[in-house]
Amino acid sequence: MTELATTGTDLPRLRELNSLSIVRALRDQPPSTVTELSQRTGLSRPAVDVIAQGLVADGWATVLEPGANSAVGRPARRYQFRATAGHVLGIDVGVHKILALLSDLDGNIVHSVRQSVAADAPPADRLAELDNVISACLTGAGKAPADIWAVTVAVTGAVDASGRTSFFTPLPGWGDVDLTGHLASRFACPVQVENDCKLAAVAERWQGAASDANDIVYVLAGMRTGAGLILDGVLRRGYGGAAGEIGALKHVRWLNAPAHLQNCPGVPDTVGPDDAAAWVFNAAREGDKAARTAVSRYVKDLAVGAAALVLALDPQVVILGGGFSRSADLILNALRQELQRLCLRMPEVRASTLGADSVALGALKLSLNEVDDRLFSAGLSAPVAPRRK
Amino acid sequence: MTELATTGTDLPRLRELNSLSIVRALRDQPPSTVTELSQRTGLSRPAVDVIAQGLVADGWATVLEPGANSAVGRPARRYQFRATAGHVLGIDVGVHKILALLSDLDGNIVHSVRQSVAADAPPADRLAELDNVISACLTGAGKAPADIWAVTVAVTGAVDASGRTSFFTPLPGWGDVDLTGHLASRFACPVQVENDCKLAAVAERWQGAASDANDIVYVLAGMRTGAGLILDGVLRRGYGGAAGEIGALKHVRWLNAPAHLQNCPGVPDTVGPDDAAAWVFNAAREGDKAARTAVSRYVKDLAVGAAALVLALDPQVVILGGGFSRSADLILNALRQELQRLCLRMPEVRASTLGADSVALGALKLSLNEVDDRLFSAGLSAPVAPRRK
DNA sequence: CCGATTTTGTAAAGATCAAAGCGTATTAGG
DNA sequence: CCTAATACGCTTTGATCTTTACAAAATCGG
Repeated sequence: MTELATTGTDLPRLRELNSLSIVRALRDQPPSTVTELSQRTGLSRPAVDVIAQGLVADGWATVLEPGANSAVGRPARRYQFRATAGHVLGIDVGVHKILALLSDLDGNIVHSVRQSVAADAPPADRLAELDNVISACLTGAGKAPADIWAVTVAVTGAVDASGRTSFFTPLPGWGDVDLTGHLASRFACPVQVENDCKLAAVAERWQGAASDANDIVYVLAGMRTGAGLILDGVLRRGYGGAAGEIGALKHVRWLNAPAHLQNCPGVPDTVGPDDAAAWVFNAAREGDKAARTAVSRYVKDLAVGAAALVLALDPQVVILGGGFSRSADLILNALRQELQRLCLRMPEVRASTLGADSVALGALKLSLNEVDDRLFSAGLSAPVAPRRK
Repeated sequence: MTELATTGTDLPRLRELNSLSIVRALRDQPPSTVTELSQRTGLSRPAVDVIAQGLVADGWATVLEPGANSAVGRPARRYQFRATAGHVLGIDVGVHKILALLSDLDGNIVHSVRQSVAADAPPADRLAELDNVISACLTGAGKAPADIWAVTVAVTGAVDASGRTSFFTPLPGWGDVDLTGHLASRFACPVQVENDCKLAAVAERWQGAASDANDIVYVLAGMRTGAGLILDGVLRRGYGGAAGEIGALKHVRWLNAPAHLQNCPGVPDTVGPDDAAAWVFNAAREGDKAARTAVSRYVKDLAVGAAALVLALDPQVVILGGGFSRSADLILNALRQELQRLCLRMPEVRASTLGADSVALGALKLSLNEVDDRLFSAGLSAPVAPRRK
């Protein structure tokens, strides 16, 4: 059941609700006239007028005085959501790189900073690098920490309620790092830490291959294999934040699936372990027999875990993401065939369209969601950076 | 993000919202005074007063004139939600029996009818039996079809959007039955058809072993093995209604798991195939070596599928339901051990507390949810049976 | 170039609703 | 029997939205 507020609504609250309606009608729209807003919200024109003026006074909207007007009649003032009232951060702390995105409330990316990190860097160094990237991103955009309304950081491994990756993480020593606490000392706004697969899934639904779907299984296919789940349009974290970790089940052969590619016979010694998979995909594309069987075996193993998720959740679409999605041409059809064989109801299978930045993008989106949730649940005062509760 | 209505709110709508607040505050509570309601909703006492009188006039509430009053002061009139304004049906069409429950809007069961059916009865006979049970239940409660506000029917097998069990069902010929259509000719109210495992899960959350949890994996352990998923307090159907069908994956050994019990050496010929499992559990309880290993093997296979669901969804609690949950004393600890071995984060594992009626109870709850959703989204006119859209 | 038309902006009036305040009814306890 | 406490019902007040009306600003047609 929808958990509506059980509290009654008085007149000031009514104004607040209607203000929120107007804000909603303003967002993700070109600058709108009062008449348009009136039609969109069902409120009368005078009511919209006073509310819009109030929003401008509070800083939530800006006015565009009428200029050239193609239509007949008196040209209308236009109101616009002031997306620059606040900004949010989305950060991907990956194994090899750190990427920070800073955007306004509409999700327009204002500034981004990328910095490569050694895969075996100790936690302290990685945290220091993270701090540098954040600083660079803030100064690059001309913002102070107090201007940021929400921060989301992506890390690898299942994230528990405290923001730690205590179950497992490929980053050495990272399981004990209190990332939330570390960032909380710098930002007064809400700080979230979330798993990278989950955030990539969010990004694909936001701007990627799954923008039309509400039930999504995102499979991260790379040197690690993971999954992110979106059901009914909402990211599912699980009770302890470990949803999607189907790869931990031995009967599902995700753990060793990439080994088929790494250990494929014929890979030259000159190719490093991280590039072996790319070499195998290329070789398979050119017809190399051993490479083709390696890819085939990899997909078969990948499909078992994907099928488990599909059978468990019956999604509309399965998104193939991660580093190997660059070779989707070799994987997608085989994956479809395997899923068809294993599943009851066949979902669509699509390749990611966002590439490697999807994780940071998903983090950004989660920050935006956080802001929206506060905005639309708490009420509408003047725009200021929210503080953690 | 919460998908609030984008429409503005005017004064009549405000009254409606506040009326709904009062209805909420009235439900599942002992008869309440105006002052109590005022405190519960935050509305002023006069406002609550006029709204409550309106609810009485519309038929949503009844007045209890003041009688003996323990407290000091003038005794207050008490208002009570009129749960008998409407009634709903929850029906379980099982393999061996049909069970119909009829309740008022508070979920108080007014009448129930149970009728056994031959497992191999053809669909036409089963439908006729269903019609009889419904008629008996209605007349037994003194109700007409027009008095029923929602109907939910539980069937075995994954239910698609049309209410058919086209993927699979153990009932012979049932895959083609258009149950929704069949019932729609009799009831003008909304009719839902849903999978039995899913409904059992709903029931356990409503009144059973999982009433404190929002993320639940319900495992139906019986001659068939199935699952129902509740995430964030909401039943998950999946895009095509086939969520939870992890048993279809061969790597998960649910299909053949009960065979360990049925084919256990030592079962006397006098025991039929349906009772073999019960015999084995009893024998195991008394120390029979072969029976114990059979149970152990069964649990090991059951745990693989349960672990797949737990890893995929990371629930708070796993509920063991179905016929075999009567032998939870033999299963639960072994299941816990296996899950501990297989999973990342260990959920609680509990046995069902509702028994065989849970499916019909879950169907009833879904009907109640349907009514609530309409009530709290559409608005509050005089109480009449809702019609299908 | 000027008036008709259309659309916008704004003001005033009317309606609805909730809050606040106040007098009255009813009961308990001394 | 009388006082205090509690609850009820009514009236007044204030806030909000809608309707209606009218002035302002632009285009269109002659």
